[in-house]
Amino acid sequence: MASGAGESVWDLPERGTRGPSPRHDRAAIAALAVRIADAEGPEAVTMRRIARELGVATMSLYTYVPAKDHLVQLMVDHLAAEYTYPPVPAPDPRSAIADLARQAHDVARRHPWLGQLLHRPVPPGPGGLRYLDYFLGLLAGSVLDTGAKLEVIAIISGFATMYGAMQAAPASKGNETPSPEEQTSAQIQSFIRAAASGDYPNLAAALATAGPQRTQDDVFESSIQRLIDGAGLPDKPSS
Amino acid sequence: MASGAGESVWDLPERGTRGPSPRHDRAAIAALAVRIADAEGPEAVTMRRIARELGVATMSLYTYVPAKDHLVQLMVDHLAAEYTYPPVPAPDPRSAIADLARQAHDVARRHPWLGQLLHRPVPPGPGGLRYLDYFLGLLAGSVLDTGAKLEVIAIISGFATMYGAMQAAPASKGNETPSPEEQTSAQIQSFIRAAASGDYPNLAAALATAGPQRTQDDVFESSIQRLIDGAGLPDKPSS
DNA sequence: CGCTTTCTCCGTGCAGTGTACGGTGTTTTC
DNA sequence: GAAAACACCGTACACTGCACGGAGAAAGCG
Repeated sequence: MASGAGESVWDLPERGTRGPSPRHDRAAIAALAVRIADAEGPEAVTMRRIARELGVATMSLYTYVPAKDHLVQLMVDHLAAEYTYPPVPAPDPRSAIADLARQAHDVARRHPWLGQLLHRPVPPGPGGLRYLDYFLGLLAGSVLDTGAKLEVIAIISGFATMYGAMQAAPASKGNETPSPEEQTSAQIQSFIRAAASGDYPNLAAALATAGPQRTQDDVFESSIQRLIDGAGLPDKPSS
Repeated sequence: MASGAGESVWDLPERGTRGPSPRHDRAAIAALAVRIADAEGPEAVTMRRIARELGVATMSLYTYVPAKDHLVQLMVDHLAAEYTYPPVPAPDPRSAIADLARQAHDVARRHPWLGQLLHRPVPPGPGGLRYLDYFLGLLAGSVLDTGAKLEVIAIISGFATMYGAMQAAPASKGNETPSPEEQTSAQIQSFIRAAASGDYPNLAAALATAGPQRTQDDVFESSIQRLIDGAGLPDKPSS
């Protein structure tokens, strides 16, 4: 029974008023964790590592963050703070949404580990709520009810994030970065081998007529556009 | 330098021809791992656990699977074997694609941990290649070049999987399943608390007019339809 | 046949993880 | 000044994936 709270960092007070003043704060810890994840991948983000880099003992970290899961929440919300929001009301909600999606896409590419932390739903902090609020503002003129709006937001944001994470796949172990080209090449090699088995005629045919490489950004752009067009926004002022 | 292979389980022979015959096989191991993940979440899938359940010592597992990463590949491909493919040629490629997307959606909901394993690109095994080949067959009549086809497949499959994983979020630690309703309720509670702070006017407005809960499946259906419509398939035989 | 190679199988041990627990010293409130 | 609440931290535990080396069984070869 009990709470239901305690699940989210944002439900816990940053600090009490009694004891000595803490030497660090959550924002700095989140920023540090993000920096480490960017540089060496998410598996380098360990409690010991962060504590060391912070200049405190491992267990001292637990005075700021009761569990690693909460640290993850801090990191995710730290990324949400990277968005820049044009002043409202937006002249064209459609293009404002597209811009937001592009930002999500960029964030996911700058921080490829984001996708790996988003499996379990992360309780939104101030940054996430700000994002959500802004997005809801863009959807204010639509005919959708609240539930549908939230779903549209989830879909577009999720798609943009996922797509960015896909493009920035590697950042593997820390040592031996296989380079995107090598990786793609290896993938293609295995495709060719599979096609040679004769079990996959369509694959073989597709590989035989391999045309020019597509720009992934174009695909992203048109997909986002399509998702937006179906979101039930008021008619574009095209006339 | 060296290989480039060795990365994928499917590049390694299932077994040699020399020694005693193995007491198990990859398929059974994959099935067992999937069963455990379904029942207790992906973090219950450990080498020790699988070995124990298989009746062998921990290290014996490494004769079947050189590393845990490869076990993951086996699990993912095991899921790919759950698809059923209607006979080709399909009378209506569009609806066949939609059906495929629905299947992906269902698979992701039946196995909520799938999303967590798909971050790092997983080399496709027989099941994945079969899926890819069938999908390419459905796209055979389109004007897209090979690269574009592969991207369409990635987008639609990825979206369907992601959406399903999102819907089936929990399966948390193994103990204390919080129940989807409690979880949603807690989420909403925190939204309400945030809205009360006054910093998120649009959120507050949206919550005030909370309409009837939407059927998420409807949203999925229309989104998929929209993604398909933009895929550049030949004209539907509507006339 | 025996010899060698190549298997399957496995016990021990290691480095690394998150974190429970208990203790010490500092700051605030009564 | 006493007491409560807090920041800080050393030690220890349960758990993970896996390296290493050894024992015994099957297949190939002379």
